Amino acid sequence: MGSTFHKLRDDIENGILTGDFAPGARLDETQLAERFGVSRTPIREALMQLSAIGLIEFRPRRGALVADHGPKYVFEMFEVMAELEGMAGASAARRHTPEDKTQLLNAHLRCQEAAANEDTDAYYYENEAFHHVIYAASQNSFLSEQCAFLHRRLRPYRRLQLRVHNRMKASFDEHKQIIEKILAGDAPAARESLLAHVKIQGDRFSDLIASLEKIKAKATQGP
Amino acid sequence: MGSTFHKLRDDIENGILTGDFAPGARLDETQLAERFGVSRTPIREALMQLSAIGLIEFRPRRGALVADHGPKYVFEMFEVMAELEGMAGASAARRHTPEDKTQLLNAHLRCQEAAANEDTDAYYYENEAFHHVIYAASQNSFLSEQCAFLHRRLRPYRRLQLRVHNRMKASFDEHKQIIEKILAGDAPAARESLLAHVKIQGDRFSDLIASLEKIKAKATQGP
DNA sequence: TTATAAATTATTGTATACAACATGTTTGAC
DNA sequence: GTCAAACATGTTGTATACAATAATTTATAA
Repeated sequence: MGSTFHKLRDDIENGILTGDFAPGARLDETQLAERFGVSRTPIREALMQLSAIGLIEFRPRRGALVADHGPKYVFEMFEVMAELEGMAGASAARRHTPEDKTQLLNAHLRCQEAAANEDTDAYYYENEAFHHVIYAASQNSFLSEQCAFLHRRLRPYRRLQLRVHNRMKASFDEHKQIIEKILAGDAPAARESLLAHVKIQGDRFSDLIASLEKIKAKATQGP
Repeated sequence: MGSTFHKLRDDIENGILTGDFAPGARLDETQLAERFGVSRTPIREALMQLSAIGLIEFRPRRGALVADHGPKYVFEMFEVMAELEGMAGASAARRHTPEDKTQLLNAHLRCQEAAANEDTDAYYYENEAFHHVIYAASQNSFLSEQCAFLHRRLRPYRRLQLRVHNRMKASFDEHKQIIEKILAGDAPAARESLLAHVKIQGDRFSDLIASLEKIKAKATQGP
């Protein structure tokens, strides 16, 4: 097999994204090397890549820490994500091909199935696929890459939300609006739909944090 | 001294951005190691970081190549940059602080001086500073980082353009509009001004490429 | 002379070695 | 008992060594 450092990078990245390596945690190179059965060299190269995309931070002579940008930063990421998704939606409305149309409809159908079965895990997966189809339909490969990257980066924060309330049904209804606007070629409407669709996740994340802070405050204040 | 790999990364990145390492060129690790007077290890770590942000690509067992995404990809990057700058402008219009205001006015003044002296190099530098002030005024640090990154990534393509026609004067006039909208708190207008300001650069880049292609076509066809 | 195959060279990818520095601990003085 | 200093330990950052594979050259045959 060819170079293994892609796999290593993805494994560590996945560990971070799934919370296996918590924000602020130190990433000991020797430990990682043992854990993955390789020497420190490829581990370091993987860590360097992760530091370049902001997932970890190198403190000089003190090793790598999992980036711990507080909730404000995460909310900012949602804001940017919303804007980029809106742009992708507008671009897709203007430039989608017939193949894109069938892809969109298929992805939407699979979301519908998952929603009907109330299978949040399946919906989670199909929702991701749905959004990726929109990215591709924008016909802007750089935008598509940026969206995919941010989408991935925000995955752990989105994951928290699908189960609460009945976000899944609401999400699906929003998808329906989005797909209509895109296929109708209504770029401004598609942009607004997607903007709102993503922004609501940032808002919910903020709400979640706010309530957690409140609980924490009570706990430290109380008996 | 602390870790040197930041400097190495920046040096190689700079070499790519300034065209010292041309798109498509192979980056020989041993040569780079000799050139910078270090071993291959830190060179590799620097290359890994650059590959993570898409500036170079690793071909398995064939080393690193400077990324060569044709002109379409560059144009797409300008499109995304325009959108993000528009967002930053809108956000700055809504949320800029009094300090941001003085920073903006100062940066604008320095641009004015450079433009008055017809010093394209100085204007080039001050223009960059001006845009960074806008990013900061958006009060969204993630957006600010993304904008700064893309701005840097597109630098070599922008550099080509300031000298032609009298883009410098036009650019300065646009800056004046932008700053007015931001300080007036008119977010939609600020967004549109910045969007157009950046988009025009992408358009000019496309024009440049188109004319180059035409010349090339004539050259291969002709005697 | 050209095309193909074998051998040689060169370069990547990984492991190991080692030096510089930070952290943690023990010892000693006040 | 507390604080400070010296020592011991551990970890990072860099260099070197080596094996695997791609590129190149040379040799051979048609």
